[in-house]
Amino acid sequence: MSLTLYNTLTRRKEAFDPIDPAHVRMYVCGPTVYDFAHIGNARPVIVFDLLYRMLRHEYGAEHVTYVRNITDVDDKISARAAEEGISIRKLTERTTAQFHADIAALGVLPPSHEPRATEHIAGMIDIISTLIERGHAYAAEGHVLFHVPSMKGYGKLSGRSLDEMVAGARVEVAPYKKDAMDFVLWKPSPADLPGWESPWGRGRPGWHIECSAMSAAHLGERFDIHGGGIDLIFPHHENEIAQSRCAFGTDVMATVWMHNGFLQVEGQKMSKSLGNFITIHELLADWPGEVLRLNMLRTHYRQPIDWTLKGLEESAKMLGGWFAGGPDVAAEFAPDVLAALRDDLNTPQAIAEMHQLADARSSLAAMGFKGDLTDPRASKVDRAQVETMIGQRIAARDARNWAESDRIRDALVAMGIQLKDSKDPRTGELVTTWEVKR
RNA sequence: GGCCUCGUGGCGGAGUGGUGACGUAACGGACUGCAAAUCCGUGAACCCGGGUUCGAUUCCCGGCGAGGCCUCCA
Repeated sequence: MSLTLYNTLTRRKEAFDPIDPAHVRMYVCGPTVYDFAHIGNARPVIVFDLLYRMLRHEYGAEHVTYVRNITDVDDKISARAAEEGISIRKLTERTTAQFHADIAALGVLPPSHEPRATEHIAGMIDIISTLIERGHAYAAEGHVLFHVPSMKGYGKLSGRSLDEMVAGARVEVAPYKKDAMDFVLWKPSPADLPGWESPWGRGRPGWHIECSAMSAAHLGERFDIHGGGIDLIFPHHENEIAQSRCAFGTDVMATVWMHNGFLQVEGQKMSKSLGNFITIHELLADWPGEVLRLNMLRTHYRQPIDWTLKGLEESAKMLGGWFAGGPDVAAEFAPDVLAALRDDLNTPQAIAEMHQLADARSSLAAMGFKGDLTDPRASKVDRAQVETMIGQRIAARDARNWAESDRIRDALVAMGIQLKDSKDPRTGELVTTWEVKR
């Protein structure tokens, strides 16, 4: 049985055929660390984590290398650090730590390598130098620019021609550019911005070059899968391809290009101005991380996803039902679940298959669900008081004092606590549990 | 304006050229002092108009609607 993946480059589903089955290599664009990651940032992290788990299953854990970078040099980072009056390093370290804590709660495995852009400046400078030597780039006014017309086939990934792009361009063209489409590889840094010495003076890298350098350093000049959000197709991934292929003289950078769809919140585009900007951190105050993970995987990764409260409630209920019998002990993909995932990571189908399993718990661990469904809001509840009140209610019930029993239950509801009665199947004794009401 | 996705029951969401998964919600029943939880069961959908076909939700064309990209946003 083979794994099929949709390839943005060919706009088709294709059988996955690694360059070296003994070493499957995947690169995913990671976060720019200047602020809390939002729930949209979590989508590629979760989706490609599941793909990573699948690949480890198919090819063996030791035969898969997964690289997800951290972008720690960027103008947004510089601006934010200045705003807060802290050093760039302090900001990036704090944000990176927060990112790691957030995604760990989502059941995401650490990648094989997590390179930082600032550790790869020398590699970037090498690539830029090569591009200049080969006539694909030029220095102008302290900048180095990639000359887009020098590359045949530019635009293949995003499916657009140069003519179209020039016609549709709505930005002013910097005067030092030879062609309107040329993009920055290196730009000069004034004293107050981070900078590195280079053949073109003190400066900092452009946006796209870091991924070309980091993927080559850890995965080689050609590798199997490159992933990220759909918004990165153009210009980011298009330009990565241009840089890497022209510098390394290769026909292909990555064989398969995968892009996850966008996320909306309650039917609207997520934006700070609309006030519906949600961070992973905020969501984790209200929901177990695994609920967020399931909610993300209920929609196929290429479809747009509408992130809603209702959806979270459904996901929480589903997960609670699956784990009612305890944690997953199988730690393997059930065959039907695996078959669904092999079809371009069809997670909605996989989840439907999981509902059909005799023991619904099998496959959960393999999919990244451990069964830690602790409600984060419960930590704010005075447990001793709740337990005392439950004891008083049971006493009232034993005395058939329904008025008092209901009074206590209502009082708990007013506190946001929902009681659930059940009977011990063996002794017939009443067992009362509680949860925080949604 | 150019290019590209998508439109399935109340909601989420697979799939298919020939009696339309699954989840959740709703409704009915069991259980319960009454609820909640749990268990059992039921009904409910393929945007519109053409075309191809014996037959289309599925293929083609057009329309309408939603979303994305068009230089630094996953």
